[in-house]
Amino acid sequence: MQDQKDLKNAGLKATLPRLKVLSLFENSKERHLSAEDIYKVMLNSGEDVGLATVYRVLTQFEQAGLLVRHHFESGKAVFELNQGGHHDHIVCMKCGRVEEFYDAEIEKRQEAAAAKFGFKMQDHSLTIYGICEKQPCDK
Amino acid sequence: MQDQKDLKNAGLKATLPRLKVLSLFENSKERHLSAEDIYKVMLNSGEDVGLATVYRVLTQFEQAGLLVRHHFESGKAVFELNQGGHHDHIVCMKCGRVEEFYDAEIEKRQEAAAAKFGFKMQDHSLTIYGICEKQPCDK
DNA sequence: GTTGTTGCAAATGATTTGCAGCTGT
DNA sequence: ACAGCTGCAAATCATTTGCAACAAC
Repeated sequence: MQDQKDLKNAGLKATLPRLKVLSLFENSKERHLSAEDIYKVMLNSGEDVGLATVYRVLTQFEQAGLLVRHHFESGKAVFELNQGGHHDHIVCMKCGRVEEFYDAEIEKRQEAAAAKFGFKMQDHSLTIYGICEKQPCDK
Repeated sequence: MQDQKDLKNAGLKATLPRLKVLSLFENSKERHLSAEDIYKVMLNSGEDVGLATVYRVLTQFEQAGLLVRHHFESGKAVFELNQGGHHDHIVCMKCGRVEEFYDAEIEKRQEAAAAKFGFKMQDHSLTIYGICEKQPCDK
């Protein structure tokens, strides 16, 4: 029900595809999803949805501030629910695993670095790339 | 002459397109160039080169360690000469301007964050996005 | 009943690949 | 000569857009 309100609030009609995408983000254990990810899950759930719609909805949600878009080196954009709390990401270049972290000192210093070059920061997000040592590391 | 050696050293024949691309990076005032950038400059210099060759050469140079590839939010990859010295980047989301910086404390802390999640860092590079306040800010 | 939305197909932009011919060594 | 390169055209991948049919309010 809250989702319906969120959508109206953003000036968007509460349509089936949109509600489904929102609930997917709220219920998936993976916080970071790509358009393709979402499209596949919806198809498997029997929805009759088009990939183009998924892209459109994701972009609208981003503009509405419901989602945040990230471009990790993977080549495909991933989205996560915007739950206010700021954090940064560490991404596995091999399997795509994403972890979140926050370090106040880094925040302060990146702001200082930006200021030094006359840059105004948009969001403070920053991404670290590595290889995760977890067992599977594949997808 | 050194370029010829560098190429041989990497197991690559010293061909015209390759030498031209290398010298472009060495002589351009812009350290960060995309495939398209390089292709256009070469065409304007009267070279008879194909865009596919530029892409191939850039990838080979990256694998040989001569160049480093970055995927900033722009959607197109940019490359820079690998001159050993590690540094990070701050990129303007509006005009694409790229500045370089280095902060030992940030390095230390990103390493710590990575370790906490069992990630082994590849290179330590990290990118900050913002809007530069410089006058033109267009391209 | 409008106006906003959707699915589909075709278009786009960046990058890759197949292939016949050309070029360093 | 021979393997390694190259340009060109066609292919691929992620994403966008045009459009007629359709669903919210």
